[in-house]
Amino acid sequence: MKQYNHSEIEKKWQQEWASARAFETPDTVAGKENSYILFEFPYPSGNLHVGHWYAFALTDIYARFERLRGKNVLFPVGFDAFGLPAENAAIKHGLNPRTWTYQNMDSMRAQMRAMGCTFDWSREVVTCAPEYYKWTQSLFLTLFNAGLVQKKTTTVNWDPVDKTVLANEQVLADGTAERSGALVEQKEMDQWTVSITKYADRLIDDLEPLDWPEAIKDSQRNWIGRSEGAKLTFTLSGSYGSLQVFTTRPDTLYGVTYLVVAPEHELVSVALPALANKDAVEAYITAAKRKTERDRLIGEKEKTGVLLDGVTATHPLTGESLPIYTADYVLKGYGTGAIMAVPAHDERDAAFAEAFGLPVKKVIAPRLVDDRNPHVEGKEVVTRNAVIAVVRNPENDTYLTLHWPAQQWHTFVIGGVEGEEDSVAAALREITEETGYTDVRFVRKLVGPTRSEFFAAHKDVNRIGYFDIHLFELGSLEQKVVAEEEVKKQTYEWVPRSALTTAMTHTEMPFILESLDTGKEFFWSGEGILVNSGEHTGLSSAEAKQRITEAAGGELVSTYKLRDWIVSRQRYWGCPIPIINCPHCGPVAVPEDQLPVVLPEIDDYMPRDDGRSPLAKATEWMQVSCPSCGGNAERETDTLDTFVDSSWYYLRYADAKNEQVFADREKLNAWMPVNFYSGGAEHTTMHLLYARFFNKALFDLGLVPSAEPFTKRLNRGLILGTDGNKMSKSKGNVIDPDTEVARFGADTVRSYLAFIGPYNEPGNYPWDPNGIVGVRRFLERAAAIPEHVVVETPAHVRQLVHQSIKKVAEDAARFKFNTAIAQLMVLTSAICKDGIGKDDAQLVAVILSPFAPHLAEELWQQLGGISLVAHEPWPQYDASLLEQATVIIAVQVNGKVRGQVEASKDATEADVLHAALGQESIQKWVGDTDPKKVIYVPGKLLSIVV
RNA sequence: GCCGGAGUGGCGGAAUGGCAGACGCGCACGACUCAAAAUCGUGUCUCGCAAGGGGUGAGGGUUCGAGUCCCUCCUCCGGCACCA
Repeated sequence: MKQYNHSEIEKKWQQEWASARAFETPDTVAGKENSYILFEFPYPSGNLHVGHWYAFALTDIYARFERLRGKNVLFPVGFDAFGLPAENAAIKHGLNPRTWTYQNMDSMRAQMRAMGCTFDWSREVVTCAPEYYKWTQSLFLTLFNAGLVQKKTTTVNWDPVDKTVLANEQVLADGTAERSGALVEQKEMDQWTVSITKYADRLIDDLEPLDWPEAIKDSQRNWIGRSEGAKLTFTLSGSYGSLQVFTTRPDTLYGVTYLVVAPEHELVSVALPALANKDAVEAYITAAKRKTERDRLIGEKEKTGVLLDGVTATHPLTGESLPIYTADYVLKGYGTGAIMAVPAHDERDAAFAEAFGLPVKKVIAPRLVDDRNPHVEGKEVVTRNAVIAVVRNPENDTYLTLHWPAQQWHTFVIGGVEGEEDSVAAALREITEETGYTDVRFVRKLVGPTRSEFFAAHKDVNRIGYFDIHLFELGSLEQKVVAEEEVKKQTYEWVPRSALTTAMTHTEMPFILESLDTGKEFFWSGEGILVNSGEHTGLSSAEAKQRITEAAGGELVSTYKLRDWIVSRQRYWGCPIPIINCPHCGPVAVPEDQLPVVLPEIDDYMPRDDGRSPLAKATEWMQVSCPSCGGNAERETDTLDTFVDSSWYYLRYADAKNEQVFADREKLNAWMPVNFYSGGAEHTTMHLLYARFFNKALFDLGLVPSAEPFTKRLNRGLILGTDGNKMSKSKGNVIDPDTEVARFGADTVRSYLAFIGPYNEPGNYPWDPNGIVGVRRFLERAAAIPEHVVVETPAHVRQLVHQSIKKVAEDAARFKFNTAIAQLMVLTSAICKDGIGKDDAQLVAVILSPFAPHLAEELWQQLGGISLVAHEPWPQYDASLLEQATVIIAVQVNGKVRGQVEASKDATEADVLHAALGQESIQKWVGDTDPKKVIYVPGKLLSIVV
């Protein structure tokens, strides 16, 4: 066999493509649809790793496939070139960050050319180039002028190692910095913030129609964390004015027994001097301040707090006076930083109320509808207070249950509460009436009130019962004689705990069982029907939310977990913020004609402890006159978060060279929105959210054509080391793609990564050194196809060719490159075994080309193809060739496969059945009886039921 | 705790409700070879000599037929989490 010399072939075709400028994309091509395929541009770390290959080369497979399918494909490339590593290298090794970055980009470009990707280098963007960041600054000012950017004093996440501010998204759950791993501190600083929260609703609502994996959408929804509720105002005593709280449950307003404000809440500092327990409150807030985020997480969830002794609130509906506490379980940053506490229906409030001995008032009854005894239409509806008595005999751990023969009910002792009687007294009365037992002691309440709806057959009415459920213990078996009419209605029986199941007639059973198991009264935090709620009693939660909010003079609002995006960074290697701080005029935008504000060269990149960027050392650069008043002023010395740079790079690709505008509107119209965006899961709540926001803001200003930037998104998986761990230098399990390319060739590396697993679901795949050898063997066989050319393609190979044209296209379209390659393997093996005609072999080169582009070009040329295979159209398959004239049909008898028959592909059920019954192996199972039922799936299967 | 996603051979993984395990790796045997590597071929879920039985995290259900649909549960992964 002729040797498959990958290095020769790959070098040859890479040169051919480059000299033909084969993949530079015009903005429009007559008769072709545009398709914009994007991957996350890399940070120029200096070295291409396997993850880059997985990101770029597999996206390239799709780009090539789209091109073959007749699309005009934009597949651009660039570098996200600002950021800390360059600066850290500068500090550590005394290199200039610019030099370091540009050298890295040079070596990475060389590595990337070896991938055989169809990158359009003519549109390359580099975020640290003034030609690019001029427009980053311009767009920043566009948002500034639109009122979406402000300088604000905020509590920020301060990274004491990198000495810079971090966005919330850059802080891990354990309170450490994502990048440096340092424990993040909270600091008050003046920061540039972008009002992403103004777009919170649209960032959630516009997710719906996007062709994104549900998991990404959900993560974003979670992250934005919208919750719908109400803002309610409580009037305060003395001259303190009022206090606004946020609640998702205004329907529980009658259950409020106290209020809580966060330790940082304004009211605490305002009221402090006059408080009777001033010292205690002061001590508490000092302690709370000292707790970092991490302490709060690791620290016990035990509720702490302290009364604000000297100020009270008035309940807006009942006029009751309510105490106010400060406690750190209420967070300053969420809602209004103050809550109304409803200990009867909120777990946290319940824990606090228990710790502080505060009253609990139930206002919601869960609504239980008995499906087995539903309300009967036309019957009277009678509402009653009622009680269920769970009586336990401690002697043998059995429970007293009743059987109602007429209704087929199985219940505990149950009955109505009469007049002024309380529910415990009513229960004791009913126990004696129904069973005769007299020596019974009340233990505790289990459940209640519940609102239960059922048809009371014994009374012939529709009953709405508000039930209390109590636990009793039997003291002795003492009994009175039970009236005869009661005996007729029901009989009683003692049953063990295990016989109490949800199968009993009470709809409350799950609640009762839970309370028996936990030993605690059943706690209801869900919605239901209002009780003890004045004029609103009897309403459903849903209705009450509106009516009570209205009655209390509040308003229905949404709040979000999403915070505004802090974009200033106190570091050197970033895009300078184009603002001049004037002592008279405040922050003033640098005039558009003075952009870009060029990042000055400095000598010392060390970050400063005072929270200012190293740019503050470039005194000459800093000193300017105010564009507004002409007086002395200073440039802003903070730089922009690199996520700002990457929030719009996909727009620049549409028109990368434009010097008049960030991108020409016509070109944006031609390309936006991006048709397919491939990237890493780590960007789900960062880059993807920022970019969506940025694009929406620009859309609202009429600068981009679509409200959403990315139509389809997939998060790719991770390639692990051969040991199944994440590749890392310290583990010594890093696979160097350059080494693999040298040994096996780029086509093999690409195809191996495509074959390793489905690209449309983000799995983690270990690198298998043997696995890549298998793929290499496949390409060696493919390389030998010209040697197997025969005059006429054998029929079964021809069929396989057309099946492959169809299947590879279908699989590639849904990013199942693994099964597409499996099909190509089957096809190639058949060709090597039985030969193929030249014309058909050319088709094979075309469908192979997205995966192994260099080899495919070589084959194409050897097989007499003209021009480049990369520019061929995807072949049409011949549907008539897909199926054979006769097919093998599986025959099932009673659901088990018992044999096969060969039949024409359009044989009728009767034909196939006849053939099947003629076979001994099937006859054996069918016997003499006539089949009860026969199902025929044409061309596939016959199922006989006997 | 809440919200998503996923559980299939020794491994990566295939399967419009229609013969579970395609394709690849690994392994075994064979061919070629003085020999080895490479290559090619055959076999490879499991119990059973066989006929046949069992099998897709566990248990139930729907169906002529379930990896696939429904219910309950378990485990793993991801996101959020004292979020009112």
